[in-house]
Amino acid sequence: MQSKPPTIKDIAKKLHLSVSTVSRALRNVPDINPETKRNILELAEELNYQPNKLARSLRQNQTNTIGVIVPNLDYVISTMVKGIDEAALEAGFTVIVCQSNESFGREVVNTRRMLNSLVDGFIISISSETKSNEHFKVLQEREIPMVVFDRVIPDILASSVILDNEEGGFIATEHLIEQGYRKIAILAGPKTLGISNSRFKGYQKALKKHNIKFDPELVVHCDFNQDFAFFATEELLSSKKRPDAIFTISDRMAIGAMLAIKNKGLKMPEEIGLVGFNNEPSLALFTPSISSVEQPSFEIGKMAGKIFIEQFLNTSFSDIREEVLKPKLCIRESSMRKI
Amino acid sequence: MQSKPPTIKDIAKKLHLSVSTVSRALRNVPDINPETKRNILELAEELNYQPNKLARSLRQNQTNTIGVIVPNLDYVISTMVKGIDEAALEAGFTVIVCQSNESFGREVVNTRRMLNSLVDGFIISISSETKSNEHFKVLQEREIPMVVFDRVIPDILASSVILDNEEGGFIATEHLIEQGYRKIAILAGPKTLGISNSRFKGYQKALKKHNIKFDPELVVHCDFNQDFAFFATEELLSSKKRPDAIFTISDRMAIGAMLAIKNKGLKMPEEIGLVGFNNEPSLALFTPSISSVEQPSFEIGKMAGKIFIEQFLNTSFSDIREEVLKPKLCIRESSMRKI
DNA sequence: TTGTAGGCGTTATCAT
DNA sequence: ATGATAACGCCTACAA
Repeated sequence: MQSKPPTIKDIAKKLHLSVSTVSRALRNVPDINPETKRNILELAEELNYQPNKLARSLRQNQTNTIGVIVPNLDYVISTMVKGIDEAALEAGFTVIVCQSNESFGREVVNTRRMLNSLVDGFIISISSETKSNEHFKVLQEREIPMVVFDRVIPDILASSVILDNEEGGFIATEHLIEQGYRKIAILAGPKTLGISNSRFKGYQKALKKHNIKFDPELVVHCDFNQDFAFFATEELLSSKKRPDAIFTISDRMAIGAMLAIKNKGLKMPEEIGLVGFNNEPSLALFTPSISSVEQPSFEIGKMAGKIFIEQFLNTSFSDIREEVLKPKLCIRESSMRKI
Repeated sequence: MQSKPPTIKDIAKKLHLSVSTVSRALRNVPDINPETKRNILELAEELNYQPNKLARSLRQNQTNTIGVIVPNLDYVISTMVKGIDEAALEAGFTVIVCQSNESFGREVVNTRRMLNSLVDGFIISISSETKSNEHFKVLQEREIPMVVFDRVIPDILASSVILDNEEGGFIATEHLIEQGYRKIAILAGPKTLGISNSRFKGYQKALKKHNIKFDPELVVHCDFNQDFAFFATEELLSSKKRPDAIFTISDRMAIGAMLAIKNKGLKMPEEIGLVGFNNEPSLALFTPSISSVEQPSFEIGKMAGKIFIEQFLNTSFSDIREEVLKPKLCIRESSMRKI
């Protein structure tokens, strides 16, 4: 038989008390008779009482929930979300995750939806389509706490947690150079995204440091996508300036590149080197296994969560923080050429 | 400057109307002067009014949100969740996803948390640890709508959507037999899970149909886990009864098995065949590419979502449905031995 | 230490 | 067609 969940009213009635007393007992406020409190807690336990979060949130104008908006849930991002989750849990917050599926429209809709009193604030990584930040301006006006991570939003006043992408591009490229590769191509991702540009910058920096002249023909901007990478690599390999190594700014692209390389019958790492980015677990399973730049994804997420909580609790004193975490290189067979 | 979001009160005041009139206009109920309505909608638009969901849910005792509880978010399950999402969206529902991380404790906690008026019901796939279903009994008593999918809960009265796992085990095994393999081993997953047993049953059925006698020594029960599968395979390969083919009931296990096979220097598919389960995209990238049983994951999720909505709307007439969807085999190099 | 009463934003019932 | 009012479950001055 259908039984409605118990409320503080029910408890109050059974114990001949007022709802306020019950409310107080349940919330551990002082000023309450220990015995009364014991009785209330016992009955609550017995009835399996659970406070109605809607009512509580409505009253307190606070939901203890963080809205997390991400472009997708690939390996790296879902690890970051786990980090956010952990930080949230420690502070008694819940996390709601929404995927924008890389679509600007869905990003806007999701933000608006969640804003309808469902969340206290946002932790965001933007979609690759997102150029305008109008929908976030609304948040700023209402002083809704917000932290951006991974892919940051240009020109927005908010704390951010990101990877040192330039460093990532740098160490990958320098490693290839140290392994004796000289004509290093880069599959550099969409130009619209900041992470692409930073990794590209790191690539250039490494070349410069080692006095290798930069050749624009070895640069391909393409989508974060295995197929694109495959075709781009095919083209590179059959061009006159055939590279002797490829640095791709994502692992998916690295896989695409590897397929094209195998197709062409080139030996890896002897004839051509390869380094990816993200260090997805499957990379170790390929033959040859693929080197990659690893992000501290979990830590990035956790830090974003912590900063959010911190700023949420200190609404008055909320200075903007910019955390930049360091990547590290994971060297495997695809780039290990003993010289 | 901080500005509180507008409410129907604000609109009512500005237009010198009562809140009830405003509420009606906003909800498209009849009995309202078209012009009044137009005015209200205009102002609402101008103020960027968004109804407060908390208040609405509290009043209506309905949140239009489905709680989805899953053991993890691997490829198959996250595809299923996308299916649920689509069905929910079509019906104006929102989805909240919680991972139990294969932990019984977290499953219980998550269920209780969400139950605190956050969701109208649940769509659930249990964790591998879950044996008791006490925490779901509470839901049943309160007549909270619930649909189970993928991994179902034993002895519970609820609609379910699952794959025909026995059929999956059958077609994988029969395919190997047709390719001339005769000593077919199975890495069969934890015994606690229904899906393990069903796939195992399908395996046995195929052997029987083709008059191959079942050999218990070719059966290994192990965790859904690449490393376990690796070691299990190593053992199988060095035993006297070395199998000439392996059917693993997950792709992760197939990868583990393949690594062990490569380690041993066996040729695939000539000397040993391999078929996995789930058809994760990366399987096509290995050399040799790995055959696998494919589930209609998206469809399973979408159907679970649809059934949920249906039953939620027809609370009176809610008979229990059991949908079983068919798998299909995806044949690749690892099992293609031309005979 | 406990109780009373008002209100969070919305919807629903009953008048007008 | 519109308005007044109570209620959803909870919290919190304020009063007792």
